[in-house]
Amino acid sequence: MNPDALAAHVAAILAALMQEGRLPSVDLPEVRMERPKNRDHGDYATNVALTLAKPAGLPPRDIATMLVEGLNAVPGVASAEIAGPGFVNIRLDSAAQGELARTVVAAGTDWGHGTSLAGRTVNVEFISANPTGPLHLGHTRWAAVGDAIARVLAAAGATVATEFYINDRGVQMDKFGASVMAAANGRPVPEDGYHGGYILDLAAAIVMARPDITSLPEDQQLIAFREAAYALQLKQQQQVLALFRTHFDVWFSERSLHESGAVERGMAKLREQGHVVEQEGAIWLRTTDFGDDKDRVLVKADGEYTYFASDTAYYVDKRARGFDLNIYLLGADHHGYVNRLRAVAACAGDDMDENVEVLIGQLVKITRGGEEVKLSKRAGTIVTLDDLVEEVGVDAARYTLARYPADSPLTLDLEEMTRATNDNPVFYVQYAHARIASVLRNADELGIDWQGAEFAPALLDHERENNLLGMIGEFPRIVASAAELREPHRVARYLEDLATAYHRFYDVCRVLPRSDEQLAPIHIARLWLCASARQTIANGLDLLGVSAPERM
RNA sequence: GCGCCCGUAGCUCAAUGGAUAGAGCAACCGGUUUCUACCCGGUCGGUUGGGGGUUCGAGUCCCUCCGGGCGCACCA
Repeated sequence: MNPDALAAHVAAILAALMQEGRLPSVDLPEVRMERPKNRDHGDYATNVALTLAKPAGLPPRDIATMLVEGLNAVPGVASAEIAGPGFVNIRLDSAAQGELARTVVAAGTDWGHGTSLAGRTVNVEFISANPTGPLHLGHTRWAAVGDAIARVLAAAGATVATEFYINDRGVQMDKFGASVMAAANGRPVPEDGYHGGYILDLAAAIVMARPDITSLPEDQQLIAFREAAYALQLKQQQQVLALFRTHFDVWFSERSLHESGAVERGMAKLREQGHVVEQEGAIWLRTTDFGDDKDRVLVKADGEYTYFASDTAYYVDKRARGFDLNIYLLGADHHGYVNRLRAVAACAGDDMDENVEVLIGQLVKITRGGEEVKLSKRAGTIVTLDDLVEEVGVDAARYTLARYPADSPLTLDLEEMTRATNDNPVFYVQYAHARIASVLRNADELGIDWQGAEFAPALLDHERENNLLGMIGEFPRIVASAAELREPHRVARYLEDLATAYHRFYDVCRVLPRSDEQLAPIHIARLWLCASARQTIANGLDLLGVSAPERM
């Protein structure tokens, strides 16, 4: 029996009580089945009697009494009792609980996946950097968290596309080109240009590939350098993200919006809806109609489109491509965009609460042994994604970034991220996986065919087995809540608790027969439990884009 | 000035309005005759920034004050 099935029983009992007239017929609140922190409160607990008390006009304990009566008749429920103001604490038979291991092994890599977001088509846009330099820490947080959000949404049944918006248009591209050109010609980089050491590398690479470039006239040379540097820098970003296992389904160029006519189409769409006005020679979108604090310019008085015009066109384009939910993951310095992006959706005739969602990621600070690390060898200003991966590795970087909610500022220490002990949660979780894999390997070598043997779930009645099973049973709900709340850190925190539950089990419950022992049903049952724990950890790590090693 | 985010143990952080606010680190004390000790058990540690409110119940919601971060372009 899993918690959802138990919750369904509770709902059915309450519905029956209403049918019989013992409870007034009111809207049934969502039945929440919690795993109590304090195990004295049972395997599961529900507060539904408390939430039902007010609408039903009955004391919570009276409702709980009727619920307990019904629950005690449910097969698999060992006991149900009232506690405190009206909580109902439930204990399951060990057999009912142990059956879960079979469910998990049968589900395999699908275990934990659900349908709570089935039918939703979601676009997750993140990082979306200028192709004018290496990706830095601000991008890195979203590279880990954004990718994990996309994976978790997909696990909840949504159809998900990840997208990187390349800001390849506008004056910063010219500044970038001018900087590289200056470096290639041995001149100082312009004051308002890009000054990182990588500019020199780009200049050298471009001149190497195309020695005649510096003899072009200035205006042509600027364009040639700009385009060549753009191509190289974008490729570098793509390579480091691939190395980081952050996959984008679409790399969307801002320029392409202008080249394809999408900007005109977007403008037309907004005009249709009646929120485009002309004032003082410029064309504006009246975003203040929908809660923005000022209107935004689409076309400047000189006839040039603004960046904001691209944004609106991009949104309209995404909608036209069939995404009913567009999630934007932005850095803290972009929080001013939240209202404006929501207003764009509303101006396009959409529902700003349904069709668009903007998440803000706060800053990440890096320390090494307590000292803040600011300088990057290459960029000259800030720590880059390359630097981080090089120093701590992909698994540690991804996991560490993904285990904190993105909306609070974060300080990470490089030394702690690389320590290979339980100081470091990523190793702790991975170690649990490797440890189980080792036990299963040993079982195999001993010729134990646990999958073919009779599995007696009722034997898993040790407190630590019960606890481990309970933790495993939580996984689908953890995934669903991580997706619903866009908070994949919940998966990481869960995995740490699950790993602890496994280690505690392993510490006390011998899985394989010792050399002087015969193979017994308890060994088989524990192997099923091990296999289900291993599957759950592997599936959870996969949602975070972290590897689940067989050996460590 | 206006707006957004944040404030929880010495440090880094959890906690979807639920029961006694939890982990890891740091400090101290223990544990393995055989499966991975990268493990397990224990001790120490809190006025959840202050104050008020909402309710059966508030770290969580509302108001206010204090402190920190960020943003307020016909730039991109």
